[in-house]
Amino acid sequence: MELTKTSAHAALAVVYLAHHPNEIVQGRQVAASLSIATDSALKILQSLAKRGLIHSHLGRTGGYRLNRSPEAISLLEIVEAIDGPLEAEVPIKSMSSGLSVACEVLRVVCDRAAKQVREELSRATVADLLGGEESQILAQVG
Amino acid sequence: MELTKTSAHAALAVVYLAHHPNEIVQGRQVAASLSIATDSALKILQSLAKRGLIHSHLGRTGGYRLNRSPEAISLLEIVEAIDGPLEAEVPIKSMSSGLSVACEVLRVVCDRAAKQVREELSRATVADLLGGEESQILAQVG
DNA sequence: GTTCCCCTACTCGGATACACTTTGTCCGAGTATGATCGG
DNA sequence: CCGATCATACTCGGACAAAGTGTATCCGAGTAGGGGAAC
Repeated sequence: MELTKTSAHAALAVVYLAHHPNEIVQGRQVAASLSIATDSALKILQSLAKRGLIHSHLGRTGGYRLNRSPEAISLLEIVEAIDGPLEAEVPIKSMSSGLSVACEVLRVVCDRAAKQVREELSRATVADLLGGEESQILAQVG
Repeated sequence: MELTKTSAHAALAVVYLAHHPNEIVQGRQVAASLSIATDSALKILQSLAKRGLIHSHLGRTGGYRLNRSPEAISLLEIVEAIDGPLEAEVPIKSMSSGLSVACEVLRVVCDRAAKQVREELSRATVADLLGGEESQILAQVG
């Protein structure tokens, strides 16, 4: 499983917003905390806002804030908001008779693997990323 | 889960060899059955041979043949022979204090997802890809 | 008939050129707030 | 004192440039089997 830079930044951006609840945070601040360019952060935040994960405020005192509680935002939603749907891909069009069956099986296996990844990512919420004692993730690591 | 074109072709190449047991098959034939260039097929076959999944014969009557039984070759081995080790990747170097914990959790989650994928891919063998009635994969799809 | 040599057909593997996706940057446009000016 | 207008600071989102990675192709080198010539 590999995230893209952008989706990883998106997750951290959401975490940053979660650290400032009930507060409108400018994109510039998010960019600074992630050490990335303001434009890049804005693009990320826009994508998240379009998906309804965060809320954007226009105008002079504008900015972003979390739209739901951290427990209600899964990592899967964040990643899919940025990288698009996370599904199986077998980049092969058609195949001769003897190998077409193998192609199908290949698809089935990849489909299963993708499903596993989706489940794993949907299990982790922003609350888990916050690092509090209530985290369900690190606790299991020991 | 998404394979690259090359790793998908590699899987099909192994299946093709499995369809011709105890027989030395030229790279050219494999290329033809996959409808790809001979050079591309050779590169794939070389990578597989380097990993010991298939055996290469030099010289005039040279070619390739399976080195093990189809049941003993997992899809994971094929994919990793081509695309390299299949592990978690969180492409972020370091992060400010408040977000470093989130980074760690992110890594843990991705690590788990990667592990799931590896398990899924190691469960499928070339024998499953052959499409015989003994396939453990398609049978479960129903 | 045997031996030696060369030719041929294959694999090997590095190098290179191409294509596509991801990433980063820029800029014009829209929007709401606050200040300023005029009534 | 009140309301309209303007300036400001932010988001929006499309377009573009740069970088990185996956993909395809090329070419010289090495290897082993077969055929032919000489002994």
